[in-house]
Amino acid sequence: MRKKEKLQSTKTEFVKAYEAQQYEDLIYQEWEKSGFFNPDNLSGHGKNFTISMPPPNATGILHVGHASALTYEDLIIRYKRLQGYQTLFLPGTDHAAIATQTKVEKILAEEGTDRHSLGRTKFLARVKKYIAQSQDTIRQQIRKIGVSCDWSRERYTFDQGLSQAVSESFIRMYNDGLIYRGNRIVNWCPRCASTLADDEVEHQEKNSKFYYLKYGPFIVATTRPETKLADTGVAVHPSDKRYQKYIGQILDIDLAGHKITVKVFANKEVDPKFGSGVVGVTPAHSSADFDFAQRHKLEFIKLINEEGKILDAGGKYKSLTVLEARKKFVKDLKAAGQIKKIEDIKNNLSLCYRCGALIEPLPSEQWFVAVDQKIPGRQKTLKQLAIEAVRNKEIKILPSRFEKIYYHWMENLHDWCISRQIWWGHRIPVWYQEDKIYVGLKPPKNKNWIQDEDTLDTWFSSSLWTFSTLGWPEKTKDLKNFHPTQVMETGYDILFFWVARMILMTEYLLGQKPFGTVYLHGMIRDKQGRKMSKSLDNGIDPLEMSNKFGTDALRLSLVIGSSPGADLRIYEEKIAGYRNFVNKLWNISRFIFSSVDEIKIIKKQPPAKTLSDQWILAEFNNLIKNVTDNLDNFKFSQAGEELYEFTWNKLADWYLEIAKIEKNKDETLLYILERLLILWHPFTPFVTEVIWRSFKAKDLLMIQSWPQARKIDSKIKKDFSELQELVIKIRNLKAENKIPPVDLPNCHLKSKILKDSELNIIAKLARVNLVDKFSEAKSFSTSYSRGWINLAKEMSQTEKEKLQKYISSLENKLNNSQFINNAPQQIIKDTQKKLKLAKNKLR
RNA sequence: GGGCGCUUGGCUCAGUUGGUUAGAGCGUCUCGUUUACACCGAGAAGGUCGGGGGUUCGACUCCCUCAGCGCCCACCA
Repeated sequence: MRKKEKLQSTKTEFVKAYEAQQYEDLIYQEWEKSGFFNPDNLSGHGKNFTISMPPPNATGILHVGHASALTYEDLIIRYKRLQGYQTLFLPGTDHAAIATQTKVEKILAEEGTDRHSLGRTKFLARVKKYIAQSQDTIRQQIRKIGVSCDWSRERYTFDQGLSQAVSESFIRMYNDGLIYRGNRIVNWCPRCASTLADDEVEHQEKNSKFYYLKYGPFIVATTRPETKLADTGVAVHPSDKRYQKYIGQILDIDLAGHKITVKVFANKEVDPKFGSGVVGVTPAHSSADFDFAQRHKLEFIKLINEEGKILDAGGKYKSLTVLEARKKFVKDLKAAGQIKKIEDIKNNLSLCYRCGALIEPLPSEQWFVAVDQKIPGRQKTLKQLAIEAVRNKEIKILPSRFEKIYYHWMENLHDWCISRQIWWGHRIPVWYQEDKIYVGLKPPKNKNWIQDEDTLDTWFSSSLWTFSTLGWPEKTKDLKNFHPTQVMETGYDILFFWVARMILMTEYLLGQKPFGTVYLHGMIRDKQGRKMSKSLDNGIDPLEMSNKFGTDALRLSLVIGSSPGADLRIYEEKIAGYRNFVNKLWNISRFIFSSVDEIKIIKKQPPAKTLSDQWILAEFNNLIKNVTDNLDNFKFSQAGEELYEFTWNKLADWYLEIAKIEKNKDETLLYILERLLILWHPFTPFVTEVIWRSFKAKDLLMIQSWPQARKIDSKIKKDFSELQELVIKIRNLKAENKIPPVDLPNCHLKSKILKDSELNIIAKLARVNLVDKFSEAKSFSTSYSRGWINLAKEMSQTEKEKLQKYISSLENKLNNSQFINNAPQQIIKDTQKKLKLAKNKLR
């Protein structure tokens, strides 16, 4: 608690450069202590706004991808909080079944043991212990990013309440006939020793061998010769003349001494032109063949076991691994003269998305979610509900092209295999007693019921995340207040794994959409556009960057330049650039605070005394409007760019410089700074909160009110840009003529629209000596003004040429009768006006 | 095999429903210490907007086509 005392007693010291490390942890503590991360402590207009944090893996460490997601999420939340919403940002972690189990198994292996020798109970205890410490690391890392989430509501997918929600969902779905147990070909990862869902299998194109085998009267081409040991069928195209006579026959085939019996059948899906035009069918080890086998009533022979080894059916190849068996079988076939040829072919390998091991399709009895089954009482399937939610626009996906991808995926979704053979996960709430099955939270009291050994797919529990975290299935106040949530912010890479399944499950269980808008961010890449990976060692550690450049700079580098669905490159120079900006904001504040008589809150917009006041207030109101519009439309980058442009190029470069000359701008400066800090706060929460402390306000910046834009006079902009144009013109002339900045050449200025006081400002900014009379006729002009200056030459040659080119392009346009006849009147008028102004300039 | 995205100065990117002389940051070059900031200021150079064709009075923006890069989906053995 010493740190807090230190915070309260330390005033913000305005040293020359902002040092983020000095403030960030203390500011975060102050926010947390305030209780305003919890919506119950916020007083606003009473409307709620919720984001569920996509839960990071409980054993993970935060990488820059997390940092980017958390930044967008926190940005939205802080914006909404400033707008007066009761905002809930609910944090948590995921037990990440396979990923976690794999990690702990690795540790065990290093210790020279494994989960089987430990036993289920001890193993699970070990996993829990490991997770507890890891979760704590993540919590601290999330804080480091400045995330304003409600820690009092933190959840974990393995919490008791959430586990209850998982069982409850399973039971309801089972009772509605939406979960069933079936014997089917599943994706089996021999390394993880578990099934995987279809979308957990990754495909990778690889160069493979395509073996043409002499196979009875046929030639059969295959990339996996060893599976032919368990063929029970042969498929040909119905109209393929070569093989008509065999259709319907049952043939005994000898493959290098291994005997198989196959039934020949015709199927339209066989392409007579591919390979040999004959397909050997292995019902037990290919899902396509499995379908054939069911339709044509073929026998199933299980050849490969769960460890990827050959079973008894493989005869002399028994106990070999798949690859060993292939090698030996091919050798035997060669010796028997049964290999006609071997081609090189590009082939898709199926790999486990977690560990990269080769997937074996195996027949197995597993639990499935039936996506095409009508839901009792609703006349619709899960798939239909999930498609309609997006089609009806009740859920909007950004960027919208992902809606099409979503439909395509949903429409082609097969039943979802949800049982896993790993230990770490939610145990399936099913009990067996001899041939009976009981589905429920607890087994019946009588006799010995034994629970299903398997656990549930980790995505099953995460699909309930938006509401299981709020207390469902209990009818809690939180569930009523904060569900459905408003925004789901996550990466496009888990659109199917997670987003789609949340929609599907929430529609079924609650009859609600889990969220209104899905904002999908892109992947983070290095400067060359490569994925960050351990092997390339090109990863950017967000915490290291935060320590080096400050969290605010890191956040800016992740937001500005990003657009939804597009990958984002990140590298140190970029972050350093935003560190410079944060320092600029700091110094702007430093200047304002040191130049005003008293630092105070200005409630009403101060009256503008000069053109520059009018201009900066107009620009500022314009900024408020644009930032608000952009944030409302999820255009975070655009909002940030406009803030950046205003702060640096308008406020600092022009208005502050003029303030040094015109004086008496305390109120305007303070009025703008105060509100500018609020606008920046969602992007750069730390530095803005630090600066804010100098206002000595009662409350933290994070709960101030988002400013409202006032009406602006568009004429002001024109007058002020005339002033800017003259300053720039004179500076150019001085630079081109090698007049040192400190020299003040005589200059005479005349303007149709600028007052003498304004011309004086110009003289100071451009560093010339203003005189009334001027003999030497070295002149220059802008659209509305004229000047004479004591320089070697006037308008530079390049500038003249540029202008001449511009003038002739405008003249050509206006002389073109097609243009005069077809273009809208306004465009023609504008063009004429531009020509007149350009000619004035040249004069 | 389908589908999608990207290609704008040396680098990283903006460019809203077609209508200023195509912008920014970084980098480069020149100059510079003026009551915040050298993590700074002033100025400059640098682009036929991937190639070709079309629609239009007018195309970075719309259409077609080609090329390169990338991603997703798919049971072609």
